[in-house]
Amino acid sequence: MRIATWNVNSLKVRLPRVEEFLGYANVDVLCIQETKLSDKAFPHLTFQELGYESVHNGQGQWNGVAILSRVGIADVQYGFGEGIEDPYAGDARLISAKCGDLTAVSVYVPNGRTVPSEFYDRKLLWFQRLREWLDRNFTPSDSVAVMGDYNVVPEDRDVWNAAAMEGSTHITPDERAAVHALCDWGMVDTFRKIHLDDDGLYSYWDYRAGDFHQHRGMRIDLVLATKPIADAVTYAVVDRNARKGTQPSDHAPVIVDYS
DNA sequence: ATGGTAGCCCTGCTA
Repeated sequence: MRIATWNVNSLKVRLPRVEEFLGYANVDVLCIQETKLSDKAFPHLTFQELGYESVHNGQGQWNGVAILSRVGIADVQYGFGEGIEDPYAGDARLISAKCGDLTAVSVYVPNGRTVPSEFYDRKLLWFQRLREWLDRNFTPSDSVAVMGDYNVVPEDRDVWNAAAMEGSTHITPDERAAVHALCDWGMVDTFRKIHLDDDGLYSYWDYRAGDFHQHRGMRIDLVLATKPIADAVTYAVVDRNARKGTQPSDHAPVIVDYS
């Protein structure tokens, strides 16, 4: 199985690049974030023609998450659902579906804006709710992959200049603890499992100031998976080519294989 | 140098 996640920063603008990606990347499941589309505008037919079923949780102008699969889509959940209060209620930030034997979850974690702020506080709360949602719906022995834009740099080596970002969002101890809490539940950072000793492998580069070409990026797009998946992972890569060329997203796809 | 760019439509806000 080849699974991938990509924050496309507007699927309307990025659709040609996503079609191109599906044409060469040979993915079975693709989780997408920041579609910035309403549900009625989502291009299901375009993906169908490429061999992928798709489901979308959209709100229009902002956010929006989707799952594309060529191994089936069932048991779709939109957001945290009843019984879990969403600190970002109204935002389309989570969708999950059973794709073959895998439960794929596409997440767009709130950015948090600045530290301190009420947005930042609610980001941390959103992470708590995500863990609650996992706990209610799955066990660590299930095959679950939570893929998406976490808006957190797991370690200092996952950002081009940790010192320059000291005290700002994405790298605070509390945000990292929120990711670790998911790992305590049973999730594994599959990309890091493959690239144990590699630093400077990023998935996001700001559009401004030529950050991509200056190698000033962050690894914030993660494929966290339960042990049954993580133990079977054979390969993981960032598709940096997708960050180049005409109208790229500010994120590159992260691809993970497991057998 | 507290900027820069991209994308949305609340042409200001979000990232």
